[in-house]
Amino acid sequence: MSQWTVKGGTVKDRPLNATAASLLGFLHSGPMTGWDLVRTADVLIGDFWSLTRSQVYRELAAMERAGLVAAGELGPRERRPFSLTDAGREAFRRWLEIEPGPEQIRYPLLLTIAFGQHLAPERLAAFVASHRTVHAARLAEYERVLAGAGAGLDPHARATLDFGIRYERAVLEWFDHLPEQIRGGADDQESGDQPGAR
Amino acid sequence: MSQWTVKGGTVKDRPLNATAASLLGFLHSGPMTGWDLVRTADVLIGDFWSLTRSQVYRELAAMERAGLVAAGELGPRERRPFSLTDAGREAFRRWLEIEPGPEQIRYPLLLTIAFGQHLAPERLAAFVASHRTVHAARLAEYERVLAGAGAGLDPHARATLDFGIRYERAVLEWFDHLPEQIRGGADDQESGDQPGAR
DNA sequence: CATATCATGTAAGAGGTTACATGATTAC
DNA sequence: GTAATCATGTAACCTCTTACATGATATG
Repeated sequence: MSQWTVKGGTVKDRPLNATAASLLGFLHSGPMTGWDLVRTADVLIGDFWSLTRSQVYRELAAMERAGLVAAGELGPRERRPFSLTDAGREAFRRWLEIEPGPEQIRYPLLLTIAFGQHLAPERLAAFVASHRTVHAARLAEYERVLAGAGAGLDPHARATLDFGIRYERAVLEWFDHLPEQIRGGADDQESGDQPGAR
Repeated sequence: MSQWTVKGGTVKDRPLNATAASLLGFLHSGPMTGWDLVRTADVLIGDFWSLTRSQVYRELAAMERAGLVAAGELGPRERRPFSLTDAGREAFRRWLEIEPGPEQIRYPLLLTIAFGQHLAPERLAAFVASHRTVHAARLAEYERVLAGAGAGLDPHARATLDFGIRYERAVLEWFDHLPEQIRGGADDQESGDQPGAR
């Protein structure tokens, strides 16, 4: 038989999900523990593909059962490094070959705005202002990264960073063009640059 | 007791989720069937808050049990219209008062790009091109809507549409600034504006 | 009379979040 | 020694997707 029972089910050859595949991708640069993977993923893909600790340990366990990764020996602090197997490398490559699906955006603030007629304008404006702050901070951070490592980044990492920057800029411009009715009384016109210069 | 057993669980007063709340929001304009709600949601919030038929029927059933909506009489074709109850109206308002959470973006294409070093450049370029087409079409559609109903839209709907337009424009610009290494040989430079006439 | 669209729902499972539980090591 | 951080994992639950199943009505 080519199936074996495990945790009340069978190990199937179903295609990798993107989350698991990403872990395999990261393991190309050497063995890593679940903890390492969580941090790596957060830094490298966290802005457009979030994942949690829980998921990482679960996918790792499943992939170990499927033979895509292999656990090494326990190191200090119970560190359990996982490394790619040949099967894992191949599964990753197969995954990478399939056309990536459409992007999904879930933006609760837009929901609140869409139903804004039922909400006190000051309250809506407060939500808007608070979200704008978050986006401004994110843009600043991205630009800081670009200014720092920018030139040294490989083109792929650079491309994803560039996406983030363009996205955040677009969102900020959107905030700043919202009608007063939604933004509330014009308070912050400063987008992070001084009003006199630029 | 203020709890009653239902479908193997108890009806709790836990806060509404955004999907259920949206349905309540739509019901403010009169009774609707699950089918109606699916279509309404798809048109009005589908671009930043997608939901499926399955979810709608499930949330409707749960909200009926919780007394937030009430099923009316069956109409032709088994139409089962639901209407807002006072409790539902209040639950909606309470939901709308809470600060909307951060937006989530899940963009598989960015994952593929991030791991692009493991993929044949032509293949990556093909994925990129195919996604670009989708975004260009979406932008065109949004702009068509704006040109049509634009002036007549209420400011809230207008604001969400505007978000979509700015987002799609930013994404297209991002596509067009991707290095050749990722985009592949420059083929389509036309971004939607006419080079000669169109 | 056949096909498309309207209409409702269930079942199963995948994917994702949150809370809980535990303990080692490092830094102060 | 005490707090922060590193590190692993489980349990419960919620959310979302996909596939299945069924049937009525309108359109050509």
